[in-house]
Amino acid sequence: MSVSSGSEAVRGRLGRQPSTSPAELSHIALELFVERGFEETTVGDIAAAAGISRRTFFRYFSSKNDLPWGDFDSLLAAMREFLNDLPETVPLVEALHAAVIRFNRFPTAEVPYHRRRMRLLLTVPSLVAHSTLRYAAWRQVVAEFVGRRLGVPASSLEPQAMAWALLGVSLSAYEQWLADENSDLIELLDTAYAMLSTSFGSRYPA
Amino acid sequence: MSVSSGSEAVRGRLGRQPSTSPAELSHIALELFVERGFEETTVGDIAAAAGISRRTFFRYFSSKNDLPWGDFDSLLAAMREFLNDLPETVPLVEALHAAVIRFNRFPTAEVPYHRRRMRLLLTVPSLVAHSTLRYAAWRQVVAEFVGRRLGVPASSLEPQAMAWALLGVSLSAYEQWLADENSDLIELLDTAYAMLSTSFGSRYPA
DNA sequence: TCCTATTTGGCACTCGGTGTCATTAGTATC
DNA sequence: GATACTAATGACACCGAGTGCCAAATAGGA
Repeated sequence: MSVSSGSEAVRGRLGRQPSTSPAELSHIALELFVERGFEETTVGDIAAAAGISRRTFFRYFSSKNDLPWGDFDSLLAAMREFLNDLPETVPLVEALHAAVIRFNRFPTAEVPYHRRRMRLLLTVPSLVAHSTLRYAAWRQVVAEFVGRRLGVPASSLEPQAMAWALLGVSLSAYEQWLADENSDLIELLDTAYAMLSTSFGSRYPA
Repeated sequence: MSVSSGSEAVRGRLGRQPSTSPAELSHIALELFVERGFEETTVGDIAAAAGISRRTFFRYFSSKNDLPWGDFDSLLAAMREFLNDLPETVPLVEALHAAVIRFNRFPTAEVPYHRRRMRLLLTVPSLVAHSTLRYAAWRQVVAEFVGRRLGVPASSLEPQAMAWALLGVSLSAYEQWLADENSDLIELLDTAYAMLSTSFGSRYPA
């Protein structure tokens, strides 16, 4: 195992050094999940594989369900910043589209890993359910941006509805991506977003 | 307590009579949830209040999270039928709109009850997460209808994306409804659905 | 009354998650 | 080098949700 996470005591820090890291735990756990299945892997198994106690595990992750998500909060922060820094001249829908594309582009080498991770998140019932709470945070970022642009509270109907619709469209693109091993996520996202403008518009005559 | 559920041994049936019913349990539990809170109410509390054992409770509901949902499957079946019976001349988006309105209209007397139920489902984290699984079944109904209308598989991108968007828009209408005690759910749903046609269309110039 | 079907209750067990506290492993100070 | 301080760990007991198993209770039918 060539893991360099918690080793080589970080100088200048007080107290005992952490014996692992969230990233390392997430990595170890994901391997086990893919091998044996999510429900079949207990927190005890993960802790043992990482060489820590069960109690310590819960100091790194407050829930077994959080493991596949890793550090989603940082990604959200980056996305919030990305949207904020966008010039006002970029139209609302285009800005959102750009943000989604930006934060779903991965180096080719990481794609297989990302696929396994997302397959878990979108198929294991327990994870599907839990992920809702993460999606809520994602929607909040979108709603705040939309609200600011439209000059209305983020909690009002239009920002909330747009955030929901955007999330749904993104997730259905992801589902398509998982279903076809040879598909390209970015293309699917583009297609899915284009649909928002057409499917609900004047395309179907009254 | 004027509960007539499991009483008066149903003639013509073999074996011991059930001592309660899903509906009665759901009702009892909801009262406790509103009183003490969801997390603060244990399954043991509910079982005790219903006069059954904890073990028996889990024969009526496979999960504590299912309690506020009651018999959602029947509602889904009715919605599926409603959509199927709609004439082909009704445009797709209008058909979906009509279905949502139809199955979210409640007698005035039941509105306060429905409000309490939905407030739980949309605010208690554990329920928010679990409800995702119910929403998935709802989306499936929508996606199948859209797929049939468009002549594509229900699992393909457009039906899935539309189902997601519709769900999101419905839920954001519900959130608005809960936030304002005097609002009308049907009106909010109408407004929210109209938004789908405008917000993502040509309204924002490139 | 005996037989059979169905529900119920009790019990033990697993697993996720938490509170508490002593212990360990580091750094800084004298 | 001994000491104090700090932060992470590990062990333990505990809680609640959910399940498997089996005996007991309650109903109708022969």
